[in-house]
Amino acid sequence: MPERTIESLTRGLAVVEALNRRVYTTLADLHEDTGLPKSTLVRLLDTLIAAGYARRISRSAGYCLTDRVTLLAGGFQSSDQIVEASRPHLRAVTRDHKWPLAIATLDGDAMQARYSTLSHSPFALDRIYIGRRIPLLISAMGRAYFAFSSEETRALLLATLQGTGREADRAARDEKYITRLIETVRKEGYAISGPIQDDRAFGLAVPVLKDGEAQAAITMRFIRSAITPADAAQQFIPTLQETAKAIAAEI
Amino acid sequence: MPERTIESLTRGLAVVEALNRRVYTTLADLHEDTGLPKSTLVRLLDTLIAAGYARRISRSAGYCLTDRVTLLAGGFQSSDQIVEASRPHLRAVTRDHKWPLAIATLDGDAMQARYSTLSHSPFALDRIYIGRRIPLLISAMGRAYFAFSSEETRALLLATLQGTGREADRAARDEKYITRLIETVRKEGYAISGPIQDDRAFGLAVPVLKDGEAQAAITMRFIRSAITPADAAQQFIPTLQETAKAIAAEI
DNA sequence: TTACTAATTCCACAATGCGGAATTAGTAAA
DNA sequence: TTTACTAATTCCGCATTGTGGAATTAGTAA
Repeated sequence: MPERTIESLTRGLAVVEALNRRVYTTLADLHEDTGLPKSTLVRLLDTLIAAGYARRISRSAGYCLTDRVTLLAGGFQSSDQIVEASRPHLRAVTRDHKWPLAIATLDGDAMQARYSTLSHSPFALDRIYIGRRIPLLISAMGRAYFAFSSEETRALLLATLQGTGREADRAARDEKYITRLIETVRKEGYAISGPIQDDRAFGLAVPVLKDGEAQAAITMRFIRSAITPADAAQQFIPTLQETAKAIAAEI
Repeated sequence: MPERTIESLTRGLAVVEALNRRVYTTLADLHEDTGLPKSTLVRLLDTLIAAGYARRISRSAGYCLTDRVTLLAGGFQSSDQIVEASRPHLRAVTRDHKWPLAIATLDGDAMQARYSTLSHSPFALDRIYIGRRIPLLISAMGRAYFAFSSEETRALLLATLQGTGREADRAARDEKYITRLIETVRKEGYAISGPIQDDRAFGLAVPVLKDGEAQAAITMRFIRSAITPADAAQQFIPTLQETAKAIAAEI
């Protein structure tokens, strides 16, 4: 057994999961659900109670969870769920077409890269490493997200970006630029990264929509010397859009 | 030692909680948060990964949770009717207006956050709010609750707060301040968080009333750099009050 | 390339968790 | 109320399992 894994933790988590399936759970229920010996279950339950995650109701009614358990999952956001769902889809596209994809979600006043298939692609120039922050108005993903956000979100984002003083956010003050950006992206249905960025590569991005609003954006990165933006768009935008739709369908 | 408690389970749960506080958590972050030796953390993390609750991103970005953690709290139901009833209402407001909401009830000498839509809003500064204790006299929710409590409750609370010695409760000794606080909040129908708190954000709160007495308070949190308190109040107080009324109607 | 820092693996030790057997506490029937 | 029964809980000796300091390795910045 090469598994260096802590059995009591795995078991304890299984018990928490089991407790989630009923409002009140008896020891017999837990024994049935987890297959663990009852004495072991009692020990695990005592631990959960001592740590504040569970409560003993009575000998016959058994145990139930406390609101402490919300700390075990409360930080998991709905955007995280989209990222989870996107993984297999992005990998499939990279497998079929070789170019690397990535997905990003909004984090405050910038996009944040959440997953990429860089390591699966032979054509990865730059590192869109996970956690990296990507400006909203000049990147492909940022533009796709921004243009397909609700009006309220866009207004809030612009107000915030106008205050950052960052070079990459300067366009937030240019009303005409913003209007045209939104118009173009919404009409075409995709965005392309700005002219200033890395000059060896460019990205094409589409939003992942839910109820007509962007929840995330996915991008495909190309090497300029290998393909023109126009060719790339013609070849891959339909695929990107289908992928975005497939991801959206899972949530 | 009368405690027959399983240490590795307690520790593992602490790690899960710590992972909830960040999108990506490094080993050093975990070491800082939990105080556990790094080798122990790695063992716990390996177990969480093997059980499907966490994922290793990279040596530098560290670890993050997977959607499996939703099984650890997804079935939890609060024993508190008002909290349960508020969930869909709060979510709907966040969906429409983007800003995060929260509901808190009185717990001894402070409010306690019971549910929040932080994880549904891109404009939230923190990842978790639930379980947090919120002072009565300087927070928006505390003030809204306090001002709309019965006279007896208020007297009792003041007496308690005068004894805590906490900086946040000092105003309890200032009779004039208290009188004016109650007057203002009752007249306006909402409360705003005090000037001392977090300076990046502020909250606006209204009470959830039953027979004219506060049972809970709901708040909407804003980022200062994006909106002023006056604008926020003008735009959202009616919505907040309708929401509070809708929640009250369900109990 | 080098130096540095932080992450990860190793390993010997004994504390910790294990689970079958014994006990106790509820519950239902007489 | 008593009795019988079932299910929950506690006990306890054993060895497995988890522990954490030290050594190693892998990224990162200079």
